[in-house]
Amino acid sequence: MNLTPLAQNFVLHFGEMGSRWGINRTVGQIYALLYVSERPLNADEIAEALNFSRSNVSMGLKELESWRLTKLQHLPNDRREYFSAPEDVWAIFRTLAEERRKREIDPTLSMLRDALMAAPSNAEDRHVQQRMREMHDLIEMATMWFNDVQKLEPETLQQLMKMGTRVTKFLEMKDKLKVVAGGRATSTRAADAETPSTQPPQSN
Amino acid sequence: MNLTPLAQNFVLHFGEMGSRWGINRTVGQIYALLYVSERPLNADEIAEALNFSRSNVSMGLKELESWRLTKLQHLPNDRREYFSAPEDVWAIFRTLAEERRKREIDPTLSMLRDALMAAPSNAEDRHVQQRMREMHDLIEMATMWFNDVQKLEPETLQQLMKMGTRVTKFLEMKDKLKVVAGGRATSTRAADAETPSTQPPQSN
DNA sequence: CTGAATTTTCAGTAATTACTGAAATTATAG
DNA sequence: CTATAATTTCAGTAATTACTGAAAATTCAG
Repeated sequence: MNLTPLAQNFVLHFGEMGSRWGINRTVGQIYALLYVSERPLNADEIAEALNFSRSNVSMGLKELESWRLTKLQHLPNDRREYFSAPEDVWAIFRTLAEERRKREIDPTLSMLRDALMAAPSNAEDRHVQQRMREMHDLIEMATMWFNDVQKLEPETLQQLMKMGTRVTKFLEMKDKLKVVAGGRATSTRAADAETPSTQPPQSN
Repeated sequence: MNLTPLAQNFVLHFGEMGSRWGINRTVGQIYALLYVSERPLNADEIAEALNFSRSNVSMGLKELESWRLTKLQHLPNDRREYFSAPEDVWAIFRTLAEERRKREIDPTLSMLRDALMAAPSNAEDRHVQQRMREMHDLIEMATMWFNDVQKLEPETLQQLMKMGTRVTKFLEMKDKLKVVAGGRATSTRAADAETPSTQPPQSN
């Protein structure tokens, strides 16, 4: 297992990039290797290709598994485990986003929600809560939107993205239709989103 | 400068979260403090509130500045510099996304582009390039979309997000209109996006 | 200019995170 | 079962990153 310069370069880049995220170099490189590999690889092959210790590879794979970014399979007449990356880049993208949301967004959202439940005991806290609420509402909206979008077929999503901001044209159109039709157009989700859940009792 | 438990909690949470990203604990806490603070703070106040050394605060502020997440101002009859976070959460969100794109996406995109320019020298590299191309195309599309969306007014964006996947209804509608109108509906950006720039000469 | 106030830099050190090799555990072929 | 192959764990160590205090540099009022 030695990599071509092309693959080598890709793998090294991902290692560097990985460390800009929370992910460490090792994990980034392992993932990149699996991603470009034509066939599933076993841990020893990975260790050899990347010059890592066998145990390091084991840990890296475990980490990738926790991100749901690897597939595990067995080959006939071979006891070893073989790893590969999902082929569909859209699926990878989605998994990554989901997992990041779970780890980075959800805890923050729940912390904010909790903090907003309590009545502020003074003017200072009132302002702190105000700021927290602004952040909470934005994150919550983005999260809900993301949830929706996640359900779309990659093709639909792709189509939407390629349209770019042109969708706003349809928004305007919608508004006109609403007027014409006397407000009977399909309602947006705006109403649902405006729950008062983050509006605590004001203590003044 | 001592924080209320509410603010304290927020600041600590952000410190933890920061370290899940590339950002370190110190920087996360400083930002959180500025974010909830009612008034701009100088470096000494920050150092005292968070129990960091003055020099650590100086470095943290420099880091935040490089992310364009702080505003700097002066108070009358005071030589010290006062820092604050922008008030508009949408603007913050956008700046953050922009900056992350610049640091994490753009380098990857350009590495991929370069790698896809060269003619593959064998079957293995052909496959590697195929995978790289898939990744490149997805990232490029997402980036272009993001660029577009970034130009929208926060209100429009908010409206779009609240609609969630309902916009797809309009997509379908558009397709029908197209058929009815004999293909004279506004074109999407699909054509522009399908540049052959990442299709290198095949060497076989 | 001068000197005090303020900010930045940086070498040294502390703390954290990454990595290894050896040993323990688990899985499976015979 | 038993023996061996494969994987995981983990204590120790290496490497990296974060933080501090002291000194240098910068800013600015007088």
